[in-house]
Amino acid sequence: MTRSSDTLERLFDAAIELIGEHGYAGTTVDEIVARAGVAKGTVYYHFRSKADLVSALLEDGLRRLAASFREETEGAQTPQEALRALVHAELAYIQRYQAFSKLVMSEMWRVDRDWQASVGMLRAGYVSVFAGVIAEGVTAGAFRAGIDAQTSASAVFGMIATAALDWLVFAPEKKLEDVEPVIRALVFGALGAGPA
Amino acid sequence: MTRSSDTLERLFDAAIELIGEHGYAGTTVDEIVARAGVAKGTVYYHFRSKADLVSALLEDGLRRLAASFREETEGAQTPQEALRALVHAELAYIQRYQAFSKLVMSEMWRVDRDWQASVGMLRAGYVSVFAGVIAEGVTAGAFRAGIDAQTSASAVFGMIATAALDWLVFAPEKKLEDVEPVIRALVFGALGAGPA
Amino acid sequence: MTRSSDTLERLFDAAIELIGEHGYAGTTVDEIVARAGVAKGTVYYHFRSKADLVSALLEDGLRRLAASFREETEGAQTPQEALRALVHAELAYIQRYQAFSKLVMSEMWRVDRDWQASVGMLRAGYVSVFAGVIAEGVTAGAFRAGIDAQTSASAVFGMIATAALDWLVFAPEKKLEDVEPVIRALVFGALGAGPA
Amino acid sequence: MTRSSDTLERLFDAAIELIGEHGYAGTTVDEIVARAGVAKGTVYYHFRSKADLVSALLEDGLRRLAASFREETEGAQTPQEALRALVHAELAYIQRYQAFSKLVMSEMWRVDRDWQASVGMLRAGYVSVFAGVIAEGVTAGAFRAGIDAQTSASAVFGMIATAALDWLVFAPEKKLEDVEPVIRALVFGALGAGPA
DNA sequence: AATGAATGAGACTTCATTCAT
DNA sequence: TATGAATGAAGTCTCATTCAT
Repeated sequence: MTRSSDTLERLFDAAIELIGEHGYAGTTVDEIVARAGVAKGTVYYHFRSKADLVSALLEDGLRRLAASFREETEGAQTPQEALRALVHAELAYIQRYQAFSKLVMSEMWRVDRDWQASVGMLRAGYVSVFAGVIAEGVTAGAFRAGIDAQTSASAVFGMIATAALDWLVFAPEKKLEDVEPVIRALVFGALGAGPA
Repeated sequence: MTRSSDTLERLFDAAIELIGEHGYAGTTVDEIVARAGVAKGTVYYHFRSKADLVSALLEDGLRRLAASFREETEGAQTPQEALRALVHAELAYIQRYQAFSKLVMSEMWRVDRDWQASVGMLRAGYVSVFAGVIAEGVTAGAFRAGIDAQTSASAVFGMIATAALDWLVFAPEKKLEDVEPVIRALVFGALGAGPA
Repeated sequence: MTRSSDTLERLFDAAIELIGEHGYAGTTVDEIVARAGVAKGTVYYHFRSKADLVSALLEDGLRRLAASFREETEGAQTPQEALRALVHAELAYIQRYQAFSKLVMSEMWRVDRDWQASVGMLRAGYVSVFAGVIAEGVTAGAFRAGIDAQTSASAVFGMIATAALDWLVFAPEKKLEDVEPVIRALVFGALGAGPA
Repeated sequence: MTRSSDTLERLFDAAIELIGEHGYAGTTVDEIVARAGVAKGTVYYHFRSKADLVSALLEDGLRRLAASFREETEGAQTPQEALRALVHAELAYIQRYQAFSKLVMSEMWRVDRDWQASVGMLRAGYVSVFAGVIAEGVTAGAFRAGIDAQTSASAVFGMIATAALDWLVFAPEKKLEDVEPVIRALVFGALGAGPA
């Protein structure tokens, strides 16, 4: 038990990092096990295939993400506060799990993978939280009227993700504190949420 | 000459479509030549390697994109008009070259590819046009003051790309005319450009 | 003791069935333990190796076969009666231990296995009984003169085995009572043993 | 074309010999290509898989066998002559293609292989020729009345094959001329075809 | 007496690339 | 200009075996 959970964790960490960096097809099982410090057969003892490992890993990431979302938005009193918390949660998550985030972005619009369902759930989870907050804000008169919650939600999610990865890849010297206000202003403006 | 350019075009089309769908590493030379209807050796007669083919293809896409941008923004009189034209150009381009766009998005934050330079140029081209329009708009007092043009540009570009691909992949029944106003409103709001 | 012999029996049954069906190399230890309902390590607690398990299993089969032969031929008064009993014994054995019989036939002329000696003994046991009865029958004038007992014995054994497996695999709806007379007539004719 | 047919022939010869000796699962692709003197990838250029190679090889053997049968039985005037020719043809074939024959015998009653259909055809071809000759002989009054042609055919085929392989594996010093009369006498006796 | 997570050599297979035509 | 048979390094996966419990 102890050995097992250790092993799985090491495999997940190694796989996330490498696949986030070089993509699924660009990462070999040899590289994963080398970084995890286990033998090759161990992967196939725990998973049916390389693709199966990635599926499990995506579901694990999903669970972590949901947890982080719940924690950060719990105490919000107004739609603005909730939106602000969401922006922060997404940025913090991408910063913390940068490799995983790259992996998700590069597999997001793929239609031919075994884990398509997993990514679909991941996306639905993300987006529906945003959509809920937006719908609530529109109803409450806090955001601009006439906004389509679904389309806006995926657009805002994408804006934050793109901006965050651009930041981390092309301007890693900047700090979260510098980047967050800029992005928050864009998001609040986009949704007509007033000055951030 | 005629035969050759035919061959190249067929190879490009096949490669763009397949790589857009399955990624670079997930697409084989065999698949490309099968779809293009040419023999395998033909690729290596025209290109030094598979990576070389992709580089050429990216540069071709870049040229097409620049042309489309120039055409669409040429007659703009105000920053708002220019911004509106850019939103339209990006959406139309992604709709027309969906596969190529997926390819770009999934290779965008990769740091280990031979054509990294090409993608970098592509991105710089895209973003700098946006940045220029935004900077001009801020200077002219048309957009919100205090906006960081570089960060905003990449964020806005990402928002449009994400929304567009979500649309094409997950809700392909919608039409450009329905989607464009929603996205335009978000962009204008984000930049404080007044009602779209 | 009780537990152990249970375990061994379960392992034997599982191994015979699977190896009879898919061959030695085509059967994995994982499959054997899964069917036997024991853990993988158990095989290596009881046997030195997979080949060792198969050797033990062959010797077990050999013992069973010898017992069945003894039982069935014990009361024979004439060479004809003995031959008739042998034909029945072989058919009944193959019907009862079909999987084991397939295993024997498919490993019979192999020259590169660890248990070659076991199979050799098995074959020698089988064949020498037949050869003894044939020699006796020739001496007694009951069978055709001038028959080479050794060659005839292996030929007759093979005829019965082939006919039996063809029956069980390709025409399993037939019953032993229908098949036995046909085969017995062929054997008696082959050896000039008069009308069966 | 020239290269290709050479390559395929070399692969076939190597595969037949090795698989006949060590079985399908006991033979590696590495061994096959080493003996054939080609590169590993060549197998997978010509065949989808190792199993596919074996299927092709079995069909090739089938064709050769049918040809040899036709040649040898063509001029027979009586059922006895035809039977005599068949016995000779089978013995000669097994002697010439010993490895292939072992392969067939060890895969004959397997029910889980991709090439099951091919082996089925092979068997049907063999057996139906025997059955035809036997039926004809019974009708003509040349063989014992009341014989079931189908069962007898497979039994006789099996007897010859078993005797032949026993001879080649366990008493290779004997010559075809010594073995053939013994086996022929058994076959003629079995079918009541009079003195061979 | 029995377990099952872990191993690693070696199996099958893929695929970018070469080259004689 | 184009072909396609052939290559071999490198990939994914299998499986008999070990060992701490």
